[in-house]
Amino acid sequence: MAYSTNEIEQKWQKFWSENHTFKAENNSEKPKYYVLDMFPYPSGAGLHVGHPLGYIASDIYTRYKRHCGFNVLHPMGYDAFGLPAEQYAIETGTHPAVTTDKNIQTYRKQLDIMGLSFDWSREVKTCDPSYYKWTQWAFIEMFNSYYDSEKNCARPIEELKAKNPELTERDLDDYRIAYLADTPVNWCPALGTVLANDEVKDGLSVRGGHPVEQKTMKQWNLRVSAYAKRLLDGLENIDWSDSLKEMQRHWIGKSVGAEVKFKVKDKNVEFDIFTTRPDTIFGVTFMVLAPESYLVDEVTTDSQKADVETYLEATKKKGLREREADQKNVSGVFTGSYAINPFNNKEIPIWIGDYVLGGYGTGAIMAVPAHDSRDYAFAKHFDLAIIPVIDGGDIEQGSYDAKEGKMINSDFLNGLEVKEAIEKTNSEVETRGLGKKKTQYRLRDAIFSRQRYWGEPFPVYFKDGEPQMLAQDELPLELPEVDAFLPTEDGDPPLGRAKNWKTSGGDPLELSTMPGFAGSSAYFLRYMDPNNNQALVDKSVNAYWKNVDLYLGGSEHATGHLIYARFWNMFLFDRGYICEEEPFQKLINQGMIQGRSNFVYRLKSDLNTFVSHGLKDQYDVQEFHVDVNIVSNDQLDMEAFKAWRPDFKDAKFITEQEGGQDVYKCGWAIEKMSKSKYNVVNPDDMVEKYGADTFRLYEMFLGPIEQSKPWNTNGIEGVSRFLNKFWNTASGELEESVPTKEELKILHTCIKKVSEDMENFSFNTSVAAFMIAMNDLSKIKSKNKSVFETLTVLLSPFAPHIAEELWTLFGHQAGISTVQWPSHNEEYLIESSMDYPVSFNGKMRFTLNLPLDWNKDQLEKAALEAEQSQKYLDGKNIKKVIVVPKKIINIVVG
RNA sequence: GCCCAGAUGGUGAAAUUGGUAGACACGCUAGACUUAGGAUCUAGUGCCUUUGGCGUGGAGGUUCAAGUCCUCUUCUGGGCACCA
Repeated sequence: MAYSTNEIEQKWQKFWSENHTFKAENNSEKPKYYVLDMFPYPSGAGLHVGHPLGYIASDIYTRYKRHCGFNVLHPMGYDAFGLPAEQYAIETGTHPAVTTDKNIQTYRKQLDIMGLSFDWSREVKTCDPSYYKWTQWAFIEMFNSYYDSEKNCARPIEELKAKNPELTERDLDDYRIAYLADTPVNWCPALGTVLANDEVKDGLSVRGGHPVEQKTMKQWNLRVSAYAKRLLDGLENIDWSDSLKEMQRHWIGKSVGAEVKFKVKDKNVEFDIFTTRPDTIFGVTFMVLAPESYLVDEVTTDSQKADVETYLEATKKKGLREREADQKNVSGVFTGSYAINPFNNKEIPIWIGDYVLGGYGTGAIMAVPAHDSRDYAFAKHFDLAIIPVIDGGDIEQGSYDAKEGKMINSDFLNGLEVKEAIEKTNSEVETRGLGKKKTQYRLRDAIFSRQRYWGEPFPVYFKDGEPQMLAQDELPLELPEVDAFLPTEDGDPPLGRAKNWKTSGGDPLELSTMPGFAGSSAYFLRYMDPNNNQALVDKSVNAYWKNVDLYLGGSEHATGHLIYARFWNMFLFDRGYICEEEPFQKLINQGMIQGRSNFVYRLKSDLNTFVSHGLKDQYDVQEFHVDVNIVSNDQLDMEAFKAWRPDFKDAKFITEQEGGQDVYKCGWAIEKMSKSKYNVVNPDDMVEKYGADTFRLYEMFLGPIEQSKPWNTNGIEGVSRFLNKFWNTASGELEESVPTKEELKILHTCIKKVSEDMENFSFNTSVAAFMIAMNDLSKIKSKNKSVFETLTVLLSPFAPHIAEELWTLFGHQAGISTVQWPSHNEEYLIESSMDYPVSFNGKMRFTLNLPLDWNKDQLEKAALEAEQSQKYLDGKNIKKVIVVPKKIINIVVG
């Protein structure tokens, strides 16, 4: 019987949908298990072949868990607010909601044809008012809460007010979890919007090439920093990869040190610095302020004013990204003032340097060039003093950064080890009242305002300039209609265009919207109880599902979404709305399927002219991604390029010669597949051509789930052949007899391997195990029905359609997903024959491979037999027998 | 500059975690069946100067034994907030 993929797959997808096969119940006798995929942003390009990698893997695991008797929650939804839809709206006038809806439909269709077993009754969309009602609700809760550092949790702001009646509304802003504050941003006047560092290149906006400036604006912030310690400590108790935890630890950035006060000579000014190396206090030879420090104005002397201003101007132009990347060029300027070292009263020059960042610590450091490489470079460049205070380095060669050695040149610290010196200095600092021990985190508060249209409106209005929260029964505050998706003439965000954007009482509403991560920070909770009108999630429902058992997604979210979601979840936990502090118990990062991107090069001087790859070095150009679908063999279809985007319709090209023709050659690179890189390949064609089961199996067979690799379809024929073979045999005439020992060995080897792989997420080797089993069975011409029945159950998470079809062909009732997962029997796997010696390296020793369960005596007896046979020993004698644990004997011959 | 990950045949990759390197596939070669083959089956396939030798990016080291552990190094991918 021929295997018609389309017919079978459609039949079973319809069956699952009509029977609500994968609907999870909120209460069940069964144990619960929650498998979650990071929900996608529905981009216009549709799903690419990288998305399914994770979805298929999680679906396989989900189906496996169902076979194991769990009540599995496996939902899907859409992270539907976002910039691309808004950008598209600006370009075309199409409302982002329309674009988003259309994209979601495409996504849904693509997801459906892959046979993924989602419970679609729980679908959420972050742009849906009934969903973002709860995003707004959480924001209000955050505004009405503060972080109680004694109890180490968030509490209602009312409690703080009651305890400290003297606090004004203004003062409370310093405590609220959500608060309004002056925040520096990248402002692009031409676009009338704030840009991410990512959207700025060489001081110009990536989109349009307009100048960008640093500007301070009132923005909503979330006090994520209050949770730094808990976000760090919480990592101990969750099952994430070490590398991912490491990334988060690094991001949170705990450092233990001391805050020390320095006075400025001849000025009534003093300032704090934070250092992790208080032991080196006698090695301080200068101080460095961040260019954006408020102290700069206060300490700069009249004679140095001009130099300082020149330097500040230059720094401003550099931009943050550039400052980070450019580390070879040391730059700085002297302020003219001196600080006093509180321990020896020495005068130390105060400099300004852009290697010190305003946003971290106090924005000022004490520089110890002898023991810090960046300070050393600075000192060498400006010819400042270098005093070694730890024995062991050579200040002519470079700084000695290691935290070990004996103290020298350090007064009361002399002779101590570094560790002791740190302790001693810390206690001296405190007894002398010069400062205090301090643990510093570099995790910063999250800026929560966006001057955009397509996001959640803030549930905020202003009365006499003071922010007020809407009442809960006024939620959701729905996104208003606007006549254009651009900022207003006055530079207000797009919501400034909305008519009647005010409360019923006539007070103006907030014009900013929330950022992308707002909607994705609690969606995993909403899936538990998606239609609840009274709460984000009902407490008893939350008590059943608790948190996500397995979360699957890309590691690019390591420090963004995964920090914010943990923060958001911890906050809701503190306020008693949910029962688990950590949202994601186990996390697996799927690797990125990389694409092959193409680039064009635009003249900076003429934004309509593009230079071919071979000539680009002769011009000053900016690099852009171009759609790989209008490039072939790295050669650009120039007409298609003009039609590709409206702003390129008059594009001109500087071409190069190839094969006697003028062509435009594109640059290329292997990188992440994403819409913004225009290198997307869709899965639809694959499914269309080979069927969903083959596509699923192939994506798993490609390699380990965590590994990144460029997409290619070279091996898909192999899995396709395997499925055909399996189908042909299993759907043919089978024998209803007791399986032979040989058949059982093949079957149980496969059960064991696949079951182990399930727990290790090693699906590529499972696919291999199926192929081996199939090959072995076909070698012995096995057509045993019970063997194929069991294999079909094993295969059903991977290739569910074909498995369901076979299951009914075998005469069972439809619904293989509830069949008990088979367990293997070790008895069938033990080797009965002794097979030795198996190898001999010809010189000094040989190795015997022997059964696992042999004891030492048996092993030695085998060695002796080998010796007596002399067959493999080439006339040499056994010198030593070494019994290595488990299964190997080494016999050294000489 | 810093952090994380990685490097194994022509290709994607396995390797019980220190124990026969290259499972399983793709591709390729030969053959069978066939009007045909982009269907199916069978056999072969790491490399070389092939009675043998060499092989897991490179150089050392530990070990009876190293893809696996240690030191140094080169390259590739990803991330970054110079974190004092």
